[in-house]
Amino acid sequence: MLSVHQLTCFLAAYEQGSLTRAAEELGYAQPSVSEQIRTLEKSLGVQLFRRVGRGVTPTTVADTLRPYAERVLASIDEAERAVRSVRSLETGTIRFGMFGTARLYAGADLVADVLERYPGVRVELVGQNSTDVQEELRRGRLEAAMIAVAAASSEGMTITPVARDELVYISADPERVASPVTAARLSQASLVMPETTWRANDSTRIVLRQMLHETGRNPMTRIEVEDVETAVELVGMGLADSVVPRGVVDQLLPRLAPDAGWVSLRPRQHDILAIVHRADAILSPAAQLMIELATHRIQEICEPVRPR
Amino acid sequence: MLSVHQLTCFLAAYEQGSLTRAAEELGYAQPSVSEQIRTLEKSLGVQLFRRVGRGVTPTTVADTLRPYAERVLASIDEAERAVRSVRSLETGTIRFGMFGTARLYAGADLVADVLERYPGVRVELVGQNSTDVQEELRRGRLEAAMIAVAAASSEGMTITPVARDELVYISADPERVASPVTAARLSQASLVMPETTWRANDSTRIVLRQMLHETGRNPMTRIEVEDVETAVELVGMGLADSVVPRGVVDQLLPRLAPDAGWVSLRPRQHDILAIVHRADAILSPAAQLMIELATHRIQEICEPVRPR
DNA sequence: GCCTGACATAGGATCGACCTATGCTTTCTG
DNA sequence: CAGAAAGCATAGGTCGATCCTATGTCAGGC
Repeated sequence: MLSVHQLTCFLAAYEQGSLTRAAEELGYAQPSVSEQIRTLEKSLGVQLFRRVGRGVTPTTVADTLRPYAERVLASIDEAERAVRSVRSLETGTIRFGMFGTARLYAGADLVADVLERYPGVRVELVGQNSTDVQEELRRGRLEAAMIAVAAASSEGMTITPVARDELVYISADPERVASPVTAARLSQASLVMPETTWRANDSTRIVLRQMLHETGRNPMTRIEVEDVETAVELVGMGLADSVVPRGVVDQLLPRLAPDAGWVSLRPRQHDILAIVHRADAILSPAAQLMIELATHRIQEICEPVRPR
Repeated sequence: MLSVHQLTCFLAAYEQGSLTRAAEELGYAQPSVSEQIRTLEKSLGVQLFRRVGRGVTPTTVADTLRPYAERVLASIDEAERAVRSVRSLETGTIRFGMFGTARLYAGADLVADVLERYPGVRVELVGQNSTDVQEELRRGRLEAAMIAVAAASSEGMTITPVARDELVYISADPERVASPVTAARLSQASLVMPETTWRANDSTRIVLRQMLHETGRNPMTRIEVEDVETAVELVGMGLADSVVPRGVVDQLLPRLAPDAGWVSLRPRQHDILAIVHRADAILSPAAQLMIELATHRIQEICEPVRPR
């Protein structure tokens, strides 16, 4: 019989490509992990890793097993969370992923909403970068999240669009925001982009790359900074221009770059804000609450999107 | 940590409404099930059953847990089934290395052969260049491959020759293919060689270098192109001559260089096509299948070599 | 009040998980 | 090319979890 333990060790070994590192990650000695993998292989009757000098390499069977193993662990995790959250809306912790612009202008209000209804709970908004959030979702450590996503859906995830947010060009130079910005003009601009936006697999990045690609040019020289706030400040100082969601403009421009203006791109482009969770997940009451509240908040600020 | 075992016992008890009957169903003694439930309750910190005289009755928490527990067991089951179906080649991915001329004239047919017998599988032919293939073999990321090899065997690899393919001289100039080409004539020729052939550690390269060496000259000026197809086309345009395996001639010459002719070298030289795998490897059914099919295909096209 | 069905507890046997120590092979390095 | 380093396998021992049988306890039925 497969055990959770074996699958945990298997996944760690798969991801680390090494039994030793897997053991470190799990806090065990190396032979223990080795033994778990061996019994797992034996009980399945297949070889999962090839031992070859440095480290281990997964076989194709291991590739096949991996998503199933992840799913088992995720469902175990869901089970635990479900039980805890039965009384947990009184006392537990609610975790919710929220990355990108969504976090920026709905985070605080969302926490307030939850606390108003359930004064006893602890709220945790996870979301330094979207790779983390997606990884936590995939691993089942996070039930659901609201993130800005590209149109394409990730494997095994259910993506429910709730709102869209226009991407606009901001600049301290009035001339450059006098008329909609085309791809050609964009390719010549000197932009500052928050690193999170560039690295993230979200609409902003994809849209901009596509626009640049159409001009037949390489990506322009650009400044990368850590967060949107800094980017907006730099724009306010006239050091560069940027492309940000409309919500950010309303939220930050008056405060951080009062002299800057904004204008649409041509054609208009949008970030899609969506709720994302594992396709096979049963959502806990807490997660459903967060989704409901977050959707409500976002749709107050951005243009709602009705799912088909 | 939740264990599968605990959940199994929980579900049996939930459905039977009795620990004794649950134990019977599972083939355990009653105290064993009792203990499992108790540890489960302890680790979750909640009461799952109320002990009321006759039998046990689930609490609301147990009602909540049940669908999650069922899901966990179902996903475990799916994981096992997935692996078993891979084992029987019903699904999963088969990876096989195939470099050089072998890939060129057996690749597509080989994939077709596999898919005909096992419609569910995904086939992956690895083989952009032979260095990659050998590296992947050595690292254990590939189980087996068919490549054109030099007579010398690589360390730690088992090499099983299956066919040989004559190396012939091709040219658009009828005079130059009127009689067998000797080393001396070869050294004066202006050749175009596909880069893959030159860089690979295969017979072609070794044979030609040896022939050139005998004339006491350095390698002749030559054109290097990316693939065999391009080389043959250049020959067809009369820009250079080349040395390619006989199989390539049959396959490509009529299509890409209809006016070119070919002639043997003197003495005749051959590429050896062989199955290569790690000497210590136990080959999976999938790999054995690929080897069998690939060998069959190749021997239809080239002259079979019987291993001693 | 006694019997019966059903869960809890106790104590011992067995199995599995984990550890440390060590050996072997591959890979890196001087 | 030899020695060091890294990484997996094996061996042997400890400990805890699991499972068993036997027995205790409690509620419901006659």
